Parts: sequence; C-alpha cells; structure tokens
Amino acid sequence: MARLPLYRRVLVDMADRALLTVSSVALAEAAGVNSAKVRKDLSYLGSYGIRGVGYDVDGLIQTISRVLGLTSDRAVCIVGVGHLGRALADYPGFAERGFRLVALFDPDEELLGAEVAGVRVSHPDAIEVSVAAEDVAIAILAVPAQVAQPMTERLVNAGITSILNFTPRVLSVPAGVSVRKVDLSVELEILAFHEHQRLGAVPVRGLDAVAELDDLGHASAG
Amino acid sequence: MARLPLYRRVLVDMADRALLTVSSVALAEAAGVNSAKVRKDLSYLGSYGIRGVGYDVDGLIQTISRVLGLTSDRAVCIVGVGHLGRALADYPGFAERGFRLVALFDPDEELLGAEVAGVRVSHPDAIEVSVAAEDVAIAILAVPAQVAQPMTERLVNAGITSILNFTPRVLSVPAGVSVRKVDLSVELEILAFHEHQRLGAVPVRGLDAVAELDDLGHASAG
DNA sequence: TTTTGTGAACTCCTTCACAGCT
DNA sequence: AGCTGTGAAGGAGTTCACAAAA
Repeated sequence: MARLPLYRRVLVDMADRALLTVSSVALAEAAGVNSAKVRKDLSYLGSYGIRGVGYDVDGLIQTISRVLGLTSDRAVCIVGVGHLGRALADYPGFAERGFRLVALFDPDEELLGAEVAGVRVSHPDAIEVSVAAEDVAIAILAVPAQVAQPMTERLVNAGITSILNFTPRVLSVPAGVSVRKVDLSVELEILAFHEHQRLGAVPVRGLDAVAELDDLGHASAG
Repeated sequence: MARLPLYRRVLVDMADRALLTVSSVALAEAAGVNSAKVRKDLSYLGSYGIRGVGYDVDGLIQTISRVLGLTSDRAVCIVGVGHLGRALADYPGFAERGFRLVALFDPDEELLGAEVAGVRVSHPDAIEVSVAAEDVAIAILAVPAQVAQPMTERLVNAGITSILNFTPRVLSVPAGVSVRKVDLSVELEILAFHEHQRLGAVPVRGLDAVAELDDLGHASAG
C-alpha cells in the first residue's frame, strides 16, 4: 500500500508530540483520507488496534516500518550531479529514513572527485563496480533526458532493481525492476489545468471533476 | 485527465522526430499505457482522430495544450531557496512549458538580493505585494517542514490558488485551492518496499501485487 | 460507549471487443 | 485493410454501515 509511508510519517509526528494512541478517525484526518480507508489499510497488516481505544502509536510505527522494510539501511546512488542531483544528495529526509547515499555519478570532469554531501563524485564508468561493491539496489536518476534510457539500461545491467526517475522520459525496464517517476513539469501542468478550469475554461465533459484528485499510476514492472 | 501532460510530452517528442500521425497503439506504447485508454482519453477531447489513419500529431498537441491551458504563460513563484528551491529555479523544463518564474522568497539574509536563475531573492514579507503585482496564481513550496502550514496560509491569503508542495507535510487549504504533492521520501520508501518484497518479505495479504502500480491520489480542494 | 474490523454496496477506471468510418 | 470511437463487461479501490470487542 502506497499510503503506508504517509501514515508512518503522520504517526511519527504524533509520537513526537507524545501521543500514545490514535483513533482511525484522528489518523485519517491528519493524513487527509477517509477513516474507513485507514482501518481497512491497517487491518491488512493484522489486528493491531484496540476496540474502544484506538491504535498504539509506537507499535503502529514499528509495524509499518517492518512491512515497508525500513528496519535496515538501504544503499542508494544518485546518477547525475546537476542542480537536482545535488539537491537530492543534500536532502536530509533520505538519511533520516534509513537511505544511505553511497555513490554519486557524473561524467563532468569538473565534478569528478568533488565531494557532495560527503560523497565523492565518480565517473559513470565506475557504476558496475560500485553497485556491486556496495550492494546498491536503488538508484536515483537525475540525468538529462537524452541519456535517461541508456543510463537506465546500464544501471539495470549493473544490478539496480529500483529506480526513482526524475527525468521526463518513460523508462523501459525488464520485469523485476521497479520504477517510480517524479515529473515536476507534469505536476505543474496539472496545476495549470486547475487554474485554467478555475477561470472558466471549456469543461472536459465528465472529467473536470475527476481531474481534481486523479493521478497517474506510477508504473513499475515488478 | 492527469495523463494528458504525459501524452503531450510524448507527442512533442514525436513531432521533433518529424512524425505526422500516430495511432493510438503507437502513442500508448510510447506513454506506457493501454491503447484503449488512449482512445477513450482522447475521445473526451472530441473526435480528433481519423479512422484508418490515426491522430494528427501537431493537431493533437495543440488540442491538449488548449485543454490544459498551456497556451498562455503562467507566473509562478518559489518559496524557499534552499538546495531544492534552487534546483527547481534552474530547472529548464519550467520555462519550456510556459511557466515563468517571477519571484523567489527566502528569509535568509545572505540570500536576499542574490540572483538565482535570473530572479532576485526577496524576503517573504514581500509575498503579498509580489503575488498581487505579478498576478501569480501558482506557488512552489520548498520550505522546511515546520513552516509549511503557516507559509501556505500566507500564500493563500495573498491570492495563490495552486501549490506544488515539496514539503513532507499534509497541507490544509480552503476549498478552491489546489495542492499537488511531491514527496521524495515517500517515493523512496515505496521503492524500499519493493526491494523488501523482492527479498521475500512477509507478503501483505492481497496487497503485495497491488502496491506495484498504486499511488496516492494527490488530493486537492477544488 | 467508543472504536475497531469487515461484508456488502457503490463508484470509478480499465479493458475488451466490435461496429463504423476512411 | 486499418484504426477510431464507444457500449458493455470487468476489476479495483472506496465508502457505508453495523456487529463485535474493549
């Protein structure tokens, strides 16, 4: 369930505020979803709620973390050390959630050997060796669009099985490799569409309301 | 439809490669979706296809752009000029798609007056004046989590009606304001979950397969 | 009495399959 | 012959509503 990370974060916030238990209604409100949905989602993890009381905040955090596989650190690498790659490398949220940045790759000679976020930038030629040596399964792709597909193939060949794709390209990967896409332009275009609608543009029959809460299913070949 | 921006980009790629027409099958393949879905989506825009031939690439780009409201430039501002805000400001995809960066806000005194991506950084106190003066409707929120909600309220009061939220917080906004969320940690956690599953973790009954292509519906109050 | 857990209804999206146009 | 447009079937996720537990 893609909502578990969201619940988990909301719960961590609550734990920080010294809350011991939450009801499905309270959790739903904080996460911005329906309470029945919360109960159904959590019921798939097993029966961890107490009727008449709610859920134990710390216990639920542990359970969700375990299901998501966040109990151990995971090595990640970033490919492409432009503005975006650099921002991602410096993003504190990664380390906080157990993602350990172990390698940065960029062919730019001026960057080679430089340190970003405490990690030295290597040439992409080192991908195969580094990925194998550090047992990296997750790669963050922040390269120019033209090299997105070839770089993806190289990463997959090197042993990468999960890719977080920041390029504006649909990546084709073999079965067994997961891809999540973050497309900044698409997000902005959807907001532009909302603005357009707000200003009384031609309503797309039957779909103007739908577009409000819809999203592309992030495809993956699992 | 949240898929229109994706179709549009694929079509622009095709136009660059001098393709004149596309079949729903070809477009579907390039966009990574089912061809019936493509035909149904496009049929909502009107009948722009020619049976036996396909769709006119340029015509379709125009039609989608019109529906999405991408025919005119839209002013956007970025709030928070940390690593991420800076990377976003420099992102070339924004300008290419008709998003004009008109203001950057950050309270950091060392940044005030500095130029990033050709735009001077202003103090957040200038939000109200700038937003009104430049007719900005879209804001990109890249501030620390603690100030996400108060800053959101300030933006909404200033007249912002669409927010692209990069903070790890669920924003509460009045009806009529759209929010899209980009959460880097959540994306990584979902990939971690896939890795976890791959390594033979406890399958969450009935949901392990589902999680492969699921996603949070990006909520918005429209 | 409060709140969970869940069968059942519902709603929406997706996919099929084919009639009809070019 | 090829490909669109769409009614109908199918499937998946959401919400309702209530029985059961604390």
